[in-house]
Amino acid sequence: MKRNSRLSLALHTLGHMAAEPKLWRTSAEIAEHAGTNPVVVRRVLGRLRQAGLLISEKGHAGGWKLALSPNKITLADVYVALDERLTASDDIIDAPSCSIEHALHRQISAVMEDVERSLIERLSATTIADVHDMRH
Amino acid sequence: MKRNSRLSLALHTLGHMAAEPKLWRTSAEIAEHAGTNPVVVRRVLGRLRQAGLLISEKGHAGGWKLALSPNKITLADVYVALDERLTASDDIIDAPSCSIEHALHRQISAVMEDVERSLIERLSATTIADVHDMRH
DNA sequence: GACTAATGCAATACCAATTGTTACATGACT
DNA sequence: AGTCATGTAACAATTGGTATTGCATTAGTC
Repeated sequence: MKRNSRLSLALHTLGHMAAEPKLWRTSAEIAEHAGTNPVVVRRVLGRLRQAGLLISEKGHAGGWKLALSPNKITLADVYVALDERLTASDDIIDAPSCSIEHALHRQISAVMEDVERSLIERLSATTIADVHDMRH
Repeated sequence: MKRNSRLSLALHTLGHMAAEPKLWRTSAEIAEHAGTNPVVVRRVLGRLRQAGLLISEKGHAGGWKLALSPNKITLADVYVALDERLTASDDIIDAPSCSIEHALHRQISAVMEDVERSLIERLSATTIADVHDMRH
C-alpha cells in the first residue's frame, strides 16, 4: 500500500458496504480485496467503530458491518473519524521565540484552519451511498 | 527540526530578509537562528533561488539576499517554489481496478484540487513584507 | 465441553521520506 | 596564496506509516 492509505482503505471499504449494508465482512476478506493485511484493516476500521460508523462482532459468524444507513455516513464523517489533518498538529506545540516566526505561524494557521474547514464542508456533501451511485 | 519544516524555514528566513533586504546573510547565520544545519538551509534556499525569489553569491562576501522587493513575494510564491502539496501526488499514478475505488478517487481528487487552489489563493494575499508588519 | 473462526491488541520488523552531517569541489574577495 | 562562502554528493539518523507475528478473548458449531 501507499502512504496515507488509511482514508483510502476506509472509504473504499465503506463504499462496498454501502452496496450491501446487511452483509457481514471479515477483516481477511476486506484485506484481500484491498491488497493489505487483516490487522491493518482492523486497526483502521476500529477507529470507525469508535466513531460509531461501524459495528464489529467477534466469534465464528463475526465481522464488520455499517452501524448506520449508507446515506447517513458522509466522507467527512470518515475523515474526522480517522483524525486526518491537512497540517501537522504539532505545529501548535512549539513556542515561537522569534516574533517573525510567531506572526508567520499565526497567519499560516489561520489560513490552514479555514481551508480545513472548507474541505470538511465539501466532504460532508457526499455520502458513501452517493459514491456507490457515482461509479457507473 | 520537525516534519515538513522546509516551508517554515523558508518563510521564517524570508520574513527576516524583508526587514533588511540589502543585507547579505550566510547559510551559517541563518541555520543558527533557525536551529538547523547550514547545508539544510542551502538546500531549501536553493529552491527559492531556482524560483527567482533569492540571489546567492559565493566567496568571501557571499551569502543570500532577496531577488525581489519584499512586497513582490507572496507566501504562495514560496509554497509553490518548494513544490508543497496538500495531497500525495502519487495518488494519480495508481490504476484503480475497482469501480468504487475509481469513483472515490475521482471525487476526492476533485475536492482536493479545489481546496489546494483556494489555499494558494489565500496565501497569495500576503507578502513577506506584510508578515514583517504583522508581528507587532 | 472441546473446536473453530473471528476480533482486539501489543510488540516488532520493515520501508520510505525527511532531516542532519561530513566531505570536498568551486568561486570570489583580500 | 589564503580565506570564506556556496554547491553538491554521499551517507547516517530519525521519523511516520505499514506489514507481520503472536496471543488473548469471544462467539458460534459440533
